[in-house]
Amino acid sequence: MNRRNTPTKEAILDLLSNSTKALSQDAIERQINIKINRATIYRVLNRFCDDDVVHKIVAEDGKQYFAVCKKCENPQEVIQHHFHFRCLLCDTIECLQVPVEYSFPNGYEVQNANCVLSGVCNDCS
Amino acid sequence: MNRRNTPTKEAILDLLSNSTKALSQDAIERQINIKINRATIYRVLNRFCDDDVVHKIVAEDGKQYFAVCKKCENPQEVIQHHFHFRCLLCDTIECLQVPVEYSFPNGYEVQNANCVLSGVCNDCS
DNA sequence: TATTTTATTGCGAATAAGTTGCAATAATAC
DNA sequence: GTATTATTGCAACTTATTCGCAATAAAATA
Ligand SMILES: [Mn+2]
Ligand SMILES: [Mn+2]
Ligand SMILES: [Zn+2]
Ligand SMILES: [Zn+2]
Repeated sequence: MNRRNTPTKEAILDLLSNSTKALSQDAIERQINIKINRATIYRVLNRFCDDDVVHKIVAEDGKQYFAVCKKCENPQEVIQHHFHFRCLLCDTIECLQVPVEYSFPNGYEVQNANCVLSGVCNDCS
Repeated sequence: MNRRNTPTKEAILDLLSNSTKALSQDAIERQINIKINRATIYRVLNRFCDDDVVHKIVAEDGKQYFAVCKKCENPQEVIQHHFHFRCLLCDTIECLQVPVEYSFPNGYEVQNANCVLSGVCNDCS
């Protein structure tokens, strides 16, 4: 399954790259300047996830949000397990450069993390 | 809105109290020994949440899970912000007595947390 | 450049989780 | 016992996401 470059793919990655927030499918469809089918957006996003280009966050609303999340110092490198923040006032979700730390009981093997804190964000406080 | 005691309400709370795992609506419907309507189960669960009797976890699958989560030492008291663990092998979600700790940038006011780590649980490893 | 291969897309339909309106039921207060 | 109204069941609805399939168009090949 070799990947192909398409206008759709580039437009979505462009939008995500220039956004400070994680975006849902409908936010992408609203903000993008070309017409892309709903199913296609999901398929492109899922491919990005498979290729580790973006990562997916599931919020308390049960919806999927997608972000190209990079380290501050080293923008190429993606932080592995970091917190996300959902502002209840401006209704946005952002990646935070705050690592998820925990001391787990033996016998548990942690592979993935989906951590969303919610409240009032920096902009709204 | 005074609350009333009903067989439905008691059966659901009973099931949750005796479960070591967080349960979804369909798991409750499957495991309970009386017939309860889907909408009713959700309404009872949401009332429990409003009354702080149970708490809701949203997992990476976007589904809602409910648990009566208590401290080990002091079973009455509910831990505020703790991690949850989703086992990818046995497909269960459990509350862990592991507090969610973070050092957040100023300006963020954290009110709630929805943190689910996933991997292989103690039973399956 | 022309042809072939197959990844990608759009469309519509399907699935699944959760909610809501409404009338019937039943717990509790009086 | 009667009245009040919280709770329930049912069906319909909403919303998010996925899927099958045929059409399109990148990229590889000749
Ligand atoms: Mn992130
Ligand atoms: Mn819990
Ligand atoms: Zn905000
Ligand atoms: Zn397990």
